[in-house]
Amino acid sequence: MLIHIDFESETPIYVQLRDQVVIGIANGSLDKGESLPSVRRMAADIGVHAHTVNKSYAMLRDEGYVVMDRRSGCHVRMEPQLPGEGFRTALEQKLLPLAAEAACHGQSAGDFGAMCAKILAELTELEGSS
Amino acid sequence: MLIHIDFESETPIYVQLRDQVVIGIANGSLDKGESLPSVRRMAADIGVHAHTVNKSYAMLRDEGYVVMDRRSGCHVRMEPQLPGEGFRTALEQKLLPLAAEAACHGQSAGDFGAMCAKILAELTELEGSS
Amino acid sequence: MLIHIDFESETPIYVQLRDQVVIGIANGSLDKGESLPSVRRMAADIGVHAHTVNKSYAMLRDEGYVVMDRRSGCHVRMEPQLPGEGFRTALEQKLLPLAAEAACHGQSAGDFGAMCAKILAELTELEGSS
Amino acid sequence: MLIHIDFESETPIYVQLRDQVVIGIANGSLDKGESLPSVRRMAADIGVHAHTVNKSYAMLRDEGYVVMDRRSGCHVRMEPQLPGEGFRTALEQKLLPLAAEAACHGQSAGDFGAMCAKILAELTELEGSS
DNA sequence: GTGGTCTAGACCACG
DNA sequence: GTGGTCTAGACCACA
Repeated sequence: MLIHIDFESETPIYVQLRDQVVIGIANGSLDKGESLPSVRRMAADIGVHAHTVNKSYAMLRDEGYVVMDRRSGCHVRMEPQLPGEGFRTALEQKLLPLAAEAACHGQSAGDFGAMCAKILAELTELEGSS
Repeated sequence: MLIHIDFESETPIYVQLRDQVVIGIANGSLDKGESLPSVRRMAADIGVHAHTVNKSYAMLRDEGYVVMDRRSGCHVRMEPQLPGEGFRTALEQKLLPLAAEAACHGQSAGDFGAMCAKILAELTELEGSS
Repeated sequence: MLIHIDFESETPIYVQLRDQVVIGIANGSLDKGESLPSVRRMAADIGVHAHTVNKSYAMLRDEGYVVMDRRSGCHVRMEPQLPGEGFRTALEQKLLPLAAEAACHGQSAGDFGAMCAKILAELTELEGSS
Repeated sequence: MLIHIDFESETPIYVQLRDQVVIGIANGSLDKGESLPSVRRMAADIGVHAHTVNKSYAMLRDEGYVVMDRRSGCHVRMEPQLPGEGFRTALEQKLLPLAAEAACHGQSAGDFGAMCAKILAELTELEGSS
């Protein structure tokens, strides 16, 4: 699991880290139950402060992607995430402006759907690679 | 064109406003060439600082959705936006973490593509309303 | 609204602050819609770091006691909190060990119920003070 | 006496263990004078460090729930715990924020008292089980 | 002015 | 060793 942070980006570091972990879980480079590096270790690895990593881990925990065991740190949750009504509407909410952007750039519903499906497919098909 | 701002949202107001204008253009409630309310008017309508509206309009201009003219104000661009390589990769970049979230919640590429297509379809089918 | 922090206590400062705000809302010394001091102001008032206050406010927001408006800071929520199944079971969970302690010290269910009712009654009856 | 520890909980393990012993004493699943498993045995049973169990036992001893003896190990006190002024105020102190939460969620003093009484009643009525 | 992000580093509770 | 708390202070985005 390689993490790359863009320090120039305007997206906060802790969000970038959170996103990459979610992507890692999605594409299988982080197995269920696998443990993430400790806060300090991750902080040292990617060159940020432990506080920042802590915030990412807390966010991932609150969203249900990982569990933090008192004994052994942070692990990817074993049970697959269930859709859940709240999650779906939240996702739709985030998708809406992107769909609008696509529409304004001439994409049809089919184009956009195909594009989105392709992104997810490419994400999951290279299971096992770093 | 009704604008609704959620002042409790963590999304900045100027982004919310920008998003709603883009959505308005996508679903046809803002016609090509139609002029947007003046900065001051819009600010008064939705109850925010003129400065904030200004930022949204500038963002929309920079992204090519509107043109601003000192005399005639701000109006929606006549020419349809072309896909453009940069735009497409930028969109993919924004879609990637959302696709990963969907995958973690058990959606297949097909599910996700269908969901995205549906969002865009619903967006454009109610052309002219609101 | 006077806040007093016990720096010797083993309960974290941010929890103490959160508790006192909840108590303030309960007994009416914080009205619905009333605004809390800004993070920096509160931090200066009680002599802690802004980060600590920030954490309390975020916690209160996540629990639904206050809303944080992008424009004007932190306000007590207008709508009264609804019971909600999750809240009730969480409260019962926290009450259980305390009930057990009471039982071990010879209190009957009636004693304990009366004691709890009295605590809440005293809390709300002095509406408006301090 | 079955002990169940939630390793993902934010409550420290030694507190969870202490709480469950107190609950056990309250509901009669631990009789007066009954001896608790040895530190090592308990640690092995619930899968935690002996150090952690030791801390729980010491806490229970300090609070007067059990007595510890180098030869015969740890057993539940024979004499019932008397209310004691200090205990009562400590309990009220712990109850106060919970009462405030209840009040914020619309519970009256009567509601809260009834809820608390019910919790204690259910705790003690199933004497002997588990 | 506000809250939010990040760094640097100390200290502590937990296991 | 772990994560969590707290301080001190800088910087930025937002309104």
